[in-house]
Amino acid sequence: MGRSPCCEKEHTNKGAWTKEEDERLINYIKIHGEGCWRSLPKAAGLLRCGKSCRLRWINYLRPDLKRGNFTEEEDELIINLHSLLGNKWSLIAARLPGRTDNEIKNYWNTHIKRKLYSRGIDPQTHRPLNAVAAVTTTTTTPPADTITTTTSNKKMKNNSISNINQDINNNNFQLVNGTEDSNSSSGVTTDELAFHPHNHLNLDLSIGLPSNHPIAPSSSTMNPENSDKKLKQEPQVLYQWYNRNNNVATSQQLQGVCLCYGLGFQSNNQACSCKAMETGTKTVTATTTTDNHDLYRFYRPMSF
DNA sequence: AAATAGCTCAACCGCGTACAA
DNA sequence: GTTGTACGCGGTTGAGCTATT
Repeated sequence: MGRSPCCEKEHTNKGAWTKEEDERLINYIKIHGEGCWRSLPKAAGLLRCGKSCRLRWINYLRPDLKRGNFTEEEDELIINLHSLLGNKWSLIAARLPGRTDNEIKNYWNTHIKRKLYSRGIDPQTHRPLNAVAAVTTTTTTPPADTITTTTSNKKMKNNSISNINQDINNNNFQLVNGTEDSNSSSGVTTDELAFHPHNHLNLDLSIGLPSNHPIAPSSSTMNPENSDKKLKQEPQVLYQWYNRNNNVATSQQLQGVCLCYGLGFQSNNQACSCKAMETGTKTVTATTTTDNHDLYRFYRPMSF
């Protein structure tokens, strides 16, 4: 299917934005808010493509942008998130307040890649450079019906719900706030963290369900690229699976599992609007309709 | 001082997806 | 089910800046 151009190219400016264009865009969005980028340029009196306006606003003009150099904490968080998410810059950016996907992408390509190489780590695989070749020739794909788990997931499997809550209460996920993680004083070196990023960030992201498990989501819903909607439609499936596989007593069964904590968020408003942050109860609840609910977004088998 | 190389990052391009008609 | 439209994303480009020769 062919696509029509998003704008009339012959009547649009290209290249760097002028101060006047910036002001027009800012003023327009201040009054009317974001949205309907296609009609915005005309309405705002800009000879720009809507796409271009959106990009300019998101990457440069938005008032909540942090700007300035990345901190060490941000560096490490980006590395850890990239090891889990790959080049999903928008997902990574969503976890760094005030940073844009474009900014992080550029920063990755110009700084972090080099940093990882200097550590002897392959930036794509996050494995030691000298091990990458061997891994690529020896790695075998796990059977589809095998539950793939990270170290932390194995731990999670053996955890009772109270242990999960204990993790939450212990504030083990503070990287995003720029404060030191409780593991940082454990003598773990930066290189070790890079090799085993999940040890540092408690990234309980990969509850990989067997594709043919009777109560697991269908394989089509395992792909976060096109399955957000479907996953939202069957949110209880994961909880059922978790409860069943952990022999959770009925009185303690999970109603939801928020993985936002695994990414370093401490409060609801940092990443998602789920209610899983509530502590002191054995039942972890989650809303099932929020767009940002990472449980569904990251719900896929990982292969680390 | 001039030329060149390397680097950074804002902006562009094309594609995939969601959604409405 | 098909088509058209809008949006968002990731990859790429290139202008401008800085460092080096």
